This record gives sequence, C-alpha cells and structure tokens, in this order.
Amino acid sequence: MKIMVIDGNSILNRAFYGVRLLTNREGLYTNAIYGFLSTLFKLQDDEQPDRVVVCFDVREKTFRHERFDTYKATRKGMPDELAMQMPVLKEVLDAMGVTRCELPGFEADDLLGTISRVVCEHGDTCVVVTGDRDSLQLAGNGTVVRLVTSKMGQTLYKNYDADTFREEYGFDPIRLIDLKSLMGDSSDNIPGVPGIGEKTAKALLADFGTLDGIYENLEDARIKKGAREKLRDGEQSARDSYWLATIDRNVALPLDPTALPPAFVDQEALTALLTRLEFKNFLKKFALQADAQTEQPQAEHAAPQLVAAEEDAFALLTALRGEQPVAAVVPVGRTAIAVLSNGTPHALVERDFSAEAWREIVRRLFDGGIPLVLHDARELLAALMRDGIEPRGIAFDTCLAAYLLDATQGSYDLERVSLSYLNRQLPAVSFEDENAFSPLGGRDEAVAAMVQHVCAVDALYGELAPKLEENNMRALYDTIELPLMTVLADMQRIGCKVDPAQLRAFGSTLDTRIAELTTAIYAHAGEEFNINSTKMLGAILFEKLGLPARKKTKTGYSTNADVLEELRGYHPIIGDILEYRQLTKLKSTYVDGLLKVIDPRDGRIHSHFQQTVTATGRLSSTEPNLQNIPVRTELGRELRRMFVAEDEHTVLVDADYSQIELRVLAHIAHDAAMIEAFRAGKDIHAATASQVFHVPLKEVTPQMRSSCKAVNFGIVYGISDFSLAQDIGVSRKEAGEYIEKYLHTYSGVKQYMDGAKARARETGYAETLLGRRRYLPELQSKNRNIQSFGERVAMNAPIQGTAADIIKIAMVRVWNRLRAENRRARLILQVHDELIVEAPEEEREAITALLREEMEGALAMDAPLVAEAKAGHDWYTAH
DNA sequence: GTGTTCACG
DNA sequence: ACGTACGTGAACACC
Repeated sequence: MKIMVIDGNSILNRAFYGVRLLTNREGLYTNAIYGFLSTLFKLQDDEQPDRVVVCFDVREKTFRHERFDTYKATRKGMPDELAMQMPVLKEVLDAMGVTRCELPGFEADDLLGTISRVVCEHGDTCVVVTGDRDSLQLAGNGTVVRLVTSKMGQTLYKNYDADTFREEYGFDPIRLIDLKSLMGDSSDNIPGVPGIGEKTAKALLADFGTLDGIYENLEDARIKKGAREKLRDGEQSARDSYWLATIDRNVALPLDPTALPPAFVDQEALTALLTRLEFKNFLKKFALQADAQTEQPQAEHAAPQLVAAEEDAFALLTALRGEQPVAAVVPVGRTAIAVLSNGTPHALVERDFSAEAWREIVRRLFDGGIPLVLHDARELLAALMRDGIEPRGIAFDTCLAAYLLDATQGSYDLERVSLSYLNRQLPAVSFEDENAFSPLGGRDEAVAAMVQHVCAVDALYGELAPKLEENNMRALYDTIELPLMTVLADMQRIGCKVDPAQLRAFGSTLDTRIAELTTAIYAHAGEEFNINSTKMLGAILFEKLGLPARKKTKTGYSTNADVLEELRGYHPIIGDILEYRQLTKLKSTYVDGLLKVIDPRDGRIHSHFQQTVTATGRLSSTEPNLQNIPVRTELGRELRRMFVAEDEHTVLVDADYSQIELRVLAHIAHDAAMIEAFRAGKDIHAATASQVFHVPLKEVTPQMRSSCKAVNFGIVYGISDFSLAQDIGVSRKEAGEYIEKYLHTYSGVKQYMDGAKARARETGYAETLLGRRRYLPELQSKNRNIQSFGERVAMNAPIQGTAADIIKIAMVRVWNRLRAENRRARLILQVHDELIVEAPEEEREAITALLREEMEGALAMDAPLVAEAKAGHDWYTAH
C-alpha cells in the first residue's frame, strides 16, 4: 500500500502565487484551487498512490504558539483572494473522496510527520508532498518527501529519501532541525543563534554533527572565538529554536492512516463544483474516467430521427417554416445537418442524398422562411456565400449572445458555453469530416453527438435570450452584433487582393539588406550567433561587449527597441540590430506571412474577422491579421502598396474616423470645453495645448501640441504620471503637473473618470453608450496593481468600446446601403477606426460620399463624428 | 506551451 | 516600495 500525504497549505499557497489570478463569473477567485488540483492530478499520475490524504493547518493557536507567542508572528495572514479559495478547495477534495486531515493545535507538517511515521511503521510506503524544505526532516525510514518548488515560473518536483538528501546536503535529514536551531528561520520567526548564519551553522554541524555535539565541545579549537561567544549567549535561543523546528511525529491523529477508505467520487457534487469553478478541462478529465459508470444524461428529447429520403427532408423543411425559432447545427462543410423540430431532433446526412437534392435542402434551410438559431455561424455564412447561397433567416446566434453576456471569457465554443450555462458536457466531435458520417466512421455516434449539440443550441437559446433582455442588451444584439455577423462573413468571403509579384520583389530587397546587416553584426560581435535569440543577443551585448544592461525580463536581459535605442551611442552594432529587427519583422511576418495566405483560387487574402474575441467589443483579425499592417515607418508603409484594387477599373476607398475615441470621451464626459473644441472643428491636440497652457491657438508650439497629444492618448487609457513621463520623456513630476492641468481644464473629463470608477465598483462592470458590458472582478482585488488595472479599464472600456460600437453600426449601415443601391462596391476591411471599400472606378465619388455619410451618421453625439475618405488604386495611396 | 518582441488602433 | 497606460495577433526561440 502506498499512501500519499500532501501539505495542503503549502501546495495551495504555492499554487496561488504560481498561477495567474483567475475568477469565475460570480467573482470567486479560483487560481489557487486550479493550481492545487493540477498538482494533485500530476502527483497521482506520477506516484499512483493507493490512498491520498491532504493535511491542513487549522486557523488557531498551535502548541508552538502556546509556548512562544513570537512563533510565526511576522507571518502575514493569507490574502483574501487566497483565503476565500480554501473552503471551496476542501469541498472539492471531499467530493473527490480525498481524505482530509486537520487537527486544532497542530500544523499540517505535524500531521504529515505523524501519518508518515505510522504508515511506515505499519510497513506501507509513504510519499509526503510539500513545498516546504523544513519538512525534508521527515525523509527516511520508508518516507519519501516529494518537494515541489518553482523556478522561473515552472514547477519542479524532486523526491528525497535519506540517501538523496545526504547526497545534496551532506548530513542526515533529521539534522535540518539542528541547522535551523542555529541559523534560525526568518519566515517562521525562529530566532536561532543571533549572529550565526547559514555558513557558520553548516560548518559547525559538519564538525560536530548535532546541536548537542556542538555544545558538548564548545571549547574545541575548531570553533572561532566570536562564534563561541555567540553560541554561549544564544544557547537558550538555540534550544528553543530546536524545539520549535522539530516536527511532532506523535500527534493523536483524528484518523487511522493505515485504514484509509478508498476514494469514493461523488459525481454529482464534483460536477456541480467544477462547473461552478469553470474548470472545463478537469470536468472533461472526470467525465472520461467516469464514462463507464455514469453515462452522460441525454437531453430529454425523443430519439433522433435520421431523415434519409428526399421527400421526408423537404416535408421536414416545410414543417419548420413559420415564426418559431429552429435550432440547427450545420458544419461549415455541410456534411450533415441537425435541426430541432417541435422538440424532436432530426439529422440529415449529405451522403444519403443526391448532390442536387442536398443543395436544395441547404438552400431551403437558409432561404429566410425558417428563423434559425445557430452557434457561431459566421464561418458557415461565409462558406454559404462563397457557394452562391445567400443565407437568410439567421434569428439568433448563441455564441454571439454568450460573448455579449460576458466578453472576457476568451472562447465560446459550444462545449464551453453549454458547460457554463447548461451544466451539460457535450461530446467533442468534429462534424467537418465527412467520414464521421460514413457507416464505417461510426455514423450513429456522429449523429448522436450532433443531436446533443443541436439540443444544446436550443437550450442555450432558451437561457441566453432572456439574459440578454435582463441586461438590456437586446437592441445591441439585434441591431449591431447579429447583422454584423453577416457583414463580416461577406467581407471574409470577398477578401482583399494583394500583388504577389510586388510583394516578392519587396521581399528580395529586404533580404539583400538583411544579409548585409547580418554580416556587419557578426563582425561587430566577433562571432556568429542567432540574432533573433534574445538570450544570445543579450549575452553578446551585455556580457561580451559589456554594454550597460538597464532592464531585465523574467528570463534575462531585455533587448527591446526602447532599451536598444538608449544604447545607440555606445556601439555601432546597436543601430544595425535595430534595423535588422525591423527588416526581419517585415520580411517574416508580412512578406512571407502574407504570401502564405493568398488563396490560390482567387489570388486574394481572406482574413477572418473575429467577433467574439476582445474584451472591449472591438473586432480582431486573424490568418492573417490585416489590422496591423505597418504604417508608422515609411519602409513598412510600402507594404500597403501591395494591397491593391481588383484591376485598373477599380479603386479602394479608405475612410477613417477622425479622433473617434476623444470625441466619444468628450460626449460621454459631457465636457463642455472639449465638445466645443470639436464642434469648432479645431485640431484637438493643438486646442488642448492652447487651453491647458492658456495661450492663443496660434502660439501653440509643436512641442506643446505633442505633449498634449500624448496626454490625450494617456487619458483615454487611464493615465498615470509614470507612464506619461516615460512616453514623452519628462520627469514624473512634470508629467503629473501636465495631467493635473489637463484635468483642471477639462473638468468634465475629471468627473467622468471618477464616476466611471465609482459606477464600475458599484455594478461590477463598465458599460458603453450602447450597453455593452465589461465585467471587472479586478476591482475586488486587494492587490493594488490589479485594482489599479481594473480602474484604468473601467475608464477605458466605455471609450474604446463605444468607438467599437459606433464603427460596427457604420459597417452595417454601409453594407446595407451598398446593397440597397445595388452597388458593385464591396466592404472589405475594418481597422478599428477605418473602413475600406473596393469599388468600381465609376462609383468612386458616390462611395466616398456614402462612406462619410454612413460613418458620420452612425451615432448622434455632442462632439460630432467626422470621417475622412479618400480613394486610390492601392491602400498606400487611398489612406 | 510560454515568453519576448513588435506590428497596428 | 512597487510597477504602471488600453486593446489585439504573429513570429521566433526555448523549454
């Protein structure tokens, strides 16, 4: 029998500091529990123990405190964020059937010590798990201590028995007590012998073996005079420390460690807990293990009907027509379809039908007569459009709804969303592969899984739609997000043309220069090395060349552009490295990256515009990201010449909002002075300077304007004097004065900032003008950095988010109007405050005006929206 | 898989 | 005394 005994406090504590803060939707911190369970599972895997016991300290005085009230007196209590996780962890352990052991008056390591002794004496083996080196004194006589440590963020495990301990420390495990009684332990407030540190203590023990041995030989010549006096003066302290550092291995245990019951998992309680904690992967882990015993409860629907005859399929589609929303699962490849009709799931498999019939089925499903409820339909819509089917009748998308309800979740696949809202574990099956539905591929299983998915979509609709209403988000959903999904699908389908020849030519010139720089850098360094490796670069610059290292990262020297820029004067290699960095970035990310994703079918790039990623409501763009194409440097900007209109009869029309975020700020802050500046059509940064410095507009110097521009940006992000100082290169004090002056001038902004924080603290979220929310559990944190972060977000989210709402409205308006006017022009790109339309030359003027009108008219604001539009044959020219 | 860097708004 | 702007995605090195 193998028993594993875990120091619960030690491992939980380690987990708390090792895992970034996580919260569930109710605001409960969960990171330490998460880390603890991860560790526990790994340990179970590694050690395969027959029984597991977790020991905890009890929050009251121990026998050590009774005798010495100084013991652990300098210990701070657990932070609240950790303390609140303790009772929940205990619940989880109970549900897992893991034995817990705690005893008033004793610490966890006394329990570890006693359990391990009893277990070993009984002839079983015992593994003690802890993060506390002091417990290594328990190693030996059949007890192995598994020490958990963190090094540079990663967790390391090492097993100690008496031999491995001796190898590393050079003395017996039990002598750790003697060592501590000499050198003390500041974290437990164990005094030791004043004046004796680690070095002397180890030397003494090497000579005399034990504390007693030392005191018996106090006059020995090997003890230096100074040490002898300190030992003499500190004897009582040493004896007391010895007592304190000794783990009690004779505690009257509340349980019999030789007769532990096997773990009994309370499936129901554990599922409920892990669901509440939102630990999806642990749920999966248990679902897998539990599979044999408890079958996943099937949704209470009738048995799935497999529809395989044409006339049945069409009859079904006809029956679905009407007002009643119909949940459907349609994989992008359309290898099969599942729909829910009056609570009965129906599945249709492509291979059961002729190609024409299948196409007709799909066409009818999306002809608008059936109000469809789908999950994450955007890619499907794009695929349908590509195949010439205009998808209509999309009534609800449960993925979008889940995103609006909480935008900070990161991912919203059906499995996750079902787990959090329905407490339902879905089979994770890919329906994309047509073989999944072949009789050989286990057709029944694939159909059954698909049916579970469609039932989940239906149930989610029932859950999420009312929640949207409750949150007053229905308008945001119906008028912005849902229609936008079709717009995004259309943009993705159309894509953007790039000129591959020009791109390759640009790549070659970059390559030539990169080769030159590489040679020069090697020459400067006196050796060849991987310039892309920050580690090697750091070694060359700061060790070999001896340049002054200013900043460090977690893993070594920082070599980022800011740091290098400051080193420019020191060595010619720096300039070359900076240029090398810039050029290799352009080459690998943009030239090579873009060439890789040109669709051979149409020579265009079809970026995916993600609608459920950002916490603020913005879109994001992937594969490739077209929202970060260079513009700030002239060389990088050249890349925009490669983004071209379809042919010589076509142009790109590029329209961007002028200062949208500051206008939003002026509006929601009701700041009269800032609104007035915008109404008057002034250069806002110059106007700010004029007002802040009390000088006429004409006397504003470029320097004043530039500082105010930085302040304007900073304000939007939730400013601090430190960061502003760093940004514009003035002292922190000066930066602070700028901010103060600014907020004095724009008192509405000041009020807004304070109000935004207060409201967010009250409601738990920040909100945009259109009612989009961002929850802010950070505000509950006791950690000042995290809380400050929450406050900055509370100020920034409404601004950035409202700007995102506005351009989304504009996109829907532009898209609808292009259709209404039967334009050939097509919306193809969005870059946060910029829209790009590809238009036939003859529509150039009309589209330029259309874009401006629809963008400026998206929302009426006190500081009116202004958009500027320009056309050209490529992005460089149009922008 | 994580960390660093750097591209954008 | 500490660490500091907000929001993203991709490439690369390194474990």
